[in-house]
Amino acid sequence: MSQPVRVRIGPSPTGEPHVGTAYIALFNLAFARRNGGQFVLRIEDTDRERSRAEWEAQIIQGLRWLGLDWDEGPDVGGPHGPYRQSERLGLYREHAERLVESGRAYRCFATKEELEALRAEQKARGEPLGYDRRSRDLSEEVIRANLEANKPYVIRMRTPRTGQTVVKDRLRGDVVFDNEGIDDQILLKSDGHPTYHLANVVDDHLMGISHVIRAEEWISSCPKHVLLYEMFGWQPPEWIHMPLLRNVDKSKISKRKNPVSLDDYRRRGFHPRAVVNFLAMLGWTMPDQREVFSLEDFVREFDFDRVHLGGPTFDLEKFTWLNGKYFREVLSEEELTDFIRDAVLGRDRIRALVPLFRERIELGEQFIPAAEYFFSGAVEPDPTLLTPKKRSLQELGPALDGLAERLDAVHPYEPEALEADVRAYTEEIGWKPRDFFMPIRVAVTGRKASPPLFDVMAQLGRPLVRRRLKDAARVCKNPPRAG
RNA sequence: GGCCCCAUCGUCUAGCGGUUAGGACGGCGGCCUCUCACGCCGCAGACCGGAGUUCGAGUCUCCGUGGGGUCGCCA
Repeated sequence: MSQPVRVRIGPSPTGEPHVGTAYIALFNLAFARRNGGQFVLRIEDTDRERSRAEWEAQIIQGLRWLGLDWDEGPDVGGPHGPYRQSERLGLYREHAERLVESGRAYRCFATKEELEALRAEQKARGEPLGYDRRSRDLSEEVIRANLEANKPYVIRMRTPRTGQTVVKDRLRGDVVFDNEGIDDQILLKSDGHPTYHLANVVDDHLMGISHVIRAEEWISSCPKHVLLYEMFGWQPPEWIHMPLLRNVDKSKISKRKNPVSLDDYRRRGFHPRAVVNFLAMLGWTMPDQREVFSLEDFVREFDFDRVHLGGPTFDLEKFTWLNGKYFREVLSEEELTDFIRDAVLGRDRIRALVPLFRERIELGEQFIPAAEYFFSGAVEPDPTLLTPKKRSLQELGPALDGLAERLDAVHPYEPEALEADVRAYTEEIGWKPRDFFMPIRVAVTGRKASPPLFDVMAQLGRPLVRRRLKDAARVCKNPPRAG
């Protein structure tokens, strides 16, 4: 008799909807559906500094775009709510205290600064990094005194110093860790918020999660989770760690090296069904080797035994081929028509451009040629147009390159913020706005005349602007021979 | 560096002791064709290394090597 299948994903709303999140969501969903179970969306917003409501909304929107629907979540409710960890704070505190009372955890009064100093020292001496358990055995008196003095503290788990902890991973078998190497993990931060480790275990238990399907990066902290289940006296879920998506250089997939936001793909015109199909074939294959298949097919055939553990490189070229395959063979002409209309031309898209071009055109037929660079990927800036008045192309290249990097961090991606940031950057590199802004315009639009630069950039969007700045920087370095 | 995971064409992968090591993307060549695509046909291209187990190892074991993850009051 096995318990009902309940799985979950726990994205943290600290950035744009990530392909990795979609990847893990897809496997959770497939497993749940295949086994008649439930799929839960839980928002893990325990990082007070970085979590934002708008990211949460975007993540939900991104997953919905892909059709990866959940049975319970902050937006749809359910019997195990609330589904936002920031609304469950009391629960975590309660459970942490329970562990303190039973001696399985303890209060630590070391400050962040002390710990940083400790790490620096350990690093200097070439010792292994980690907490030195200085507060593990404080006397009752000291603890009481600190408490009375209102000293801030965290709650740490009292990890056993000997023995081993075994993670029974569905895909790898038993993974054994010496307890000696597991540190006294912080469970409750001094701001009263839980860390991932506590919140996860408490919620997974309370929400009746039967299988934890998550990325491999979690495997090294999994023994802490196993230990927590033991400390609470709970039955742990089954652990399933999926391979990590990789950049072309094999490192963990990252924004720096690969488009990582679902929005990037949506904006570039990937069809959601192709996105799902592509993600499903990273580390997984159909029994008959078929490469083009629907979410329904995937669910029908899903089996963890067909997961390949080597971390797959995210191959944009093959992804693009697959998307083309959807255009020409999978979608009907009706479906493709609607897709192009909505996703590429989109009323909203045109609506956003109208204010920029209203004053610049007089006939409807002029709109497309005027706004052409909003509808093309690359613009191939002419080096002559690109060359700044008082500077050389050699100077411009690195400047544009640096700007591209810099703009990764602008938030929100709106005219005001963009202008502030570009101006600040211009000053930092010692350029005059009048010398720098024109080359940026040419890089981004391919032309010397356009609506106001920052409005244009905001409308083009982060990925496209980044790409065009990079392209232009390349042109500066290697100007094509004239003629 | 400690701990942990992983390892088949450049890339995604099939393979679950006996195969000419198969498919897909990409590359190259050809066919189709008013062009370009698509489509079709073909070519090149891989078992990381070494021991062991076995009649027999890409498949099992061990040791190397390589890659990755993780060592945060981030998740």
